[in-house]
Amino acid sequence: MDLYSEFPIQDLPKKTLLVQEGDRCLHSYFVIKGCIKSYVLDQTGKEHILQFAPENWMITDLHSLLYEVPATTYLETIEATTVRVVPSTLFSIKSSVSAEQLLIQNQKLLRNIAVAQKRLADVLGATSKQRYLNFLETYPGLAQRLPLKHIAAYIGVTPEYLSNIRRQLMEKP
Amino acid sequence: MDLYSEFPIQDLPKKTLLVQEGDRCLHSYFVIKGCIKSYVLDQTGKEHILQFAPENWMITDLHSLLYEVPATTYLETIEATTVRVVPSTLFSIKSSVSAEQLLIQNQKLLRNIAVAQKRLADVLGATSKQRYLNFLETYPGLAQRLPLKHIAAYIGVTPEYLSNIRRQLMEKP
DNA sequence: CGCGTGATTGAAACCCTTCAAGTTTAGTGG
DNA sequence: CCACTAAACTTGAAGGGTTTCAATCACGCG
Repeated sequence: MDLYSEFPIQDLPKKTLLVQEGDRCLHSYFVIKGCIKSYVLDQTGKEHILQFAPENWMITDLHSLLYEVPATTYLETIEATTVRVVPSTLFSIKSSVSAEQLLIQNQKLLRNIAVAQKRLADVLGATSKQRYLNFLETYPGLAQRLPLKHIAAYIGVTPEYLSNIRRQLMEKP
Repeated sequence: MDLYSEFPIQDLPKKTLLVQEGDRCLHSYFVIKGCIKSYVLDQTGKEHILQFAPENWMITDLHSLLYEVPATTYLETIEATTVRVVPSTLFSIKSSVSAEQLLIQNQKLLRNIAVAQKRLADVLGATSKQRYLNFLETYPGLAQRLPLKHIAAYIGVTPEYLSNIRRQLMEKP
């Protein structure tokens, strides 16, 4: 059975804020049904979405969870969502740690860096149109489900301009 | 002692290509002296710098190294550089590494993550002027050492426009 | 039905790039 | 140490991509 099957299932209404900036993030969330977003707010209050977590994705503020520091991101449901709530104790280091535990910890950190590098390359190197196409590829079916403004906040343009991009793709596929 | 001290030191001339797209990345490089950049090329052939590694920084293509897939980034010296060449096997060693060494390794990875997360938030949420100021903060002294075009490729503007930004900052600090 | 939220459209303004000089700086061989 | 050359930096004008603002349209839901 599932690695997480021992942990509790929870039903969350739309727009539930699971973690906000300054909170300690104590759980990671495995999405059974629905969708969660993680995002940051910039100095002008604008929202930038780092990741979506539809069915079978996992989401959390890993940095806050691992190092027991205040979160820098927000986690919020976009739809009514059913999750498994996995406690941070499954991940965290205790004060007395074995070399093996540290090695496992190192593996996790390395993977975290790898993911960040990949996303960074995408944001830096692709045009807004390409980033939209990458979004469609990364999250199949999500474009039909999500409000356009969320997708815009993910690829880094205004909703108005994403609307423009879509029209261009309709005319010239 | 340092976790890397057993690994060989190598002297590299300026503009040495350590890894290129399609290679398997089998090492990580700890910079003793000099500077290395990691970058990607977009579809128009333009260079986007993900990270600099001056003295005491470590650099590699983690995605390629960890998952044993072809690299998507390039690693290249900007100056004549002295490095320790750390084999990827280090990251799967089970024994003969002390907890203390692993803790030091953890610290380095933590800094790497912090930088990567900050950088992602930057690219998504900050203006080009702010990104330049963040570069100055992240890499003190590097602005005086590096050709401007590299800095421009890092913050994501043309060299001409970075020149413009600098002038604005001179006039209105 | 009517209302609020989200999507589209258009115009003006802004940020940034491109292109094309011109100027300065740095590297190299004599 | 100088002279020469290539590379790097600056500057300006024109143009494209993107945002902002404002108005309009479409639709799901009480």
